[in-house]
Amino acid sequence: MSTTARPPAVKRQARRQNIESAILAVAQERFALHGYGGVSVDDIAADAGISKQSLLYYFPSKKALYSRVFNDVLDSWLSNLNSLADADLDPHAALERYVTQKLQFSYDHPSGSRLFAQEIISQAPQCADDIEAKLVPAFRAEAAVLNRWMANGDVAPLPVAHLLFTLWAMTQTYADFAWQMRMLLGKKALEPADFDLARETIIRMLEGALGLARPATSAVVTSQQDRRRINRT
Amino acid sequence: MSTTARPPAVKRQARRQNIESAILAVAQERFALHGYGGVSVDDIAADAGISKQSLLYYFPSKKALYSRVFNDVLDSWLSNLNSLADADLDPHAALERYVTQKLQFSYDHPSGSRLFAQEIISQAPQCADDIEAKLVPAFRAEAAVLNRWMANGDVAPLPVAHLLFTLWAMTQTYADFAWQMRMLLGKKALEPADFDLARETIIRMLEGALGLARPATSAVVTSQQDRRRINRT
DNA sequence: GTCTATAGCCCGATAGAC
DNA sequence: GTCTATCGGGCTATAGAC
Repeated sequence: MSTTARPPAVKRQARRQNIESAILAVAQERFALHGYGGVSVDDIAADAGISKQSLLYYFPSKKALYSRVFNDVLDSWLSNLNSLADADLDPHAALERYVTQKLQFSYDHPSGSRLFAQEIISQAPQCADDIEAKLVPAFRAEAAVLNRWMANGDVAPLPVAHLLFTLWAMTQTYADFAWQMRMLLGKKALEPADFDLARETIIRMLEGALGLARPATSAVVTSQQDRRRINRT
Repeated sequence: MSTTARPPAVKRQARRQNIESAILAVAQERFALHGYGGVSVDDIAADAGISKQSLLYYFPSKKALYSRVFNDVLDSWLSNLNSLADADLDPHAALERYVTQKLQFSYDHPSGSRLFAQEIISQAPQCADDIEAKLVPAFRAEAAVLNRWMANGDVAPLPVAHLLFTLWAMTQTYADFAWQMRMLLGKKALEPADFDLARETIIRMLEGALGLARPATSAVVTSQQDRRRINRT
């Protein structure tokens, strides 16, 4: 029996995970804003309320921390995003859900999108292999769905890769370029109503380009569903 | 009469401008890739073939160099881009030219687009005032043209700001996310043909969303014009 | 204008006491 | 696990010889 009240193993482990989570959250925000080279371990540790030396006790190095943060973002991105393939949904509904989810991610996790953008712009000096291993299969799966729709005549033929590239650009820009939008709109923050307008605009483009019929009333209904979903967070 | 052959003032000035241009070109590339904090003056100087101390003779500080590079990019961006307003062009032709020019900039000056993206993602810590002063008027002018078209019934009504946001995103992504596209397409570099496909895809979306009639044959003709234009550089 | 030298600071990472 | 102390190195920027 020791004199100091040492917490049981399960409590110590929970405490350790809390600290690690706090570090990871701060690190994601900082790396997303200033890039790998623009952040110091000191900055992250101070924001997380610990010392630089303590941070380097939980994570062996700055690079390891960055790599962990980036892969966490990539995994949460890919797992929260249902693919276009869904037997129960027609192309219009599937694309509507896809756009909604992508915009939702930009609203809920802007720093995740920005971190990814920074890494891609920098030509992925650190995580190229992780990105390739995880993104190529997702890309192939989504492209296959679009190709099938086009072969069936469900949607108009278009270059599938470029459809996806432009679609990703339109949805992720609401996280990556939010500062510019706030400035041009004269707002302090993007609101759920802005994401509704973004969604309507993007859906309109897809409907027009793919020759999809615009459902008579569903647009308004799903718009309200999205507003609820975005407000929930 | 001095013993050392001192070049005349005009020659010295030309030499100075050559060195400054070389520094600016290298600095733009480096800052665009790694962000302000990810680059050292040493790196830039070495790439430009001079010493760090010489670089700081031509530019007073790293911040001043960055600010100069960024404003050069912003100016060349805005001056090379004809606005949507052109009395001789109908909405369809004006938008087609606009998209073509934006994609052309992404092809010709990818590092300019990436530098801008990095600054916006970082919430513009250095050049916020410059961006606001130069971008707000350009945004207002383009929005005014779209609003006029919509008031006249020339194009379908859509949220003008979001139309521009998504349009910028779709065109700039071909510079900013080129690394990802190369990976997913299995190519070593994006080629003019890829930009042709991008252009067709984006134009289709605009035609559909804005209810613009698709000219019978002009699509193929302008596509070949663009291919020539892109190959020219 | 370019060189060597260096000031003054911040960085990531480690060592060892407690 | 957190602390103080510190190493070795890179950074921006300046000083002064030539």
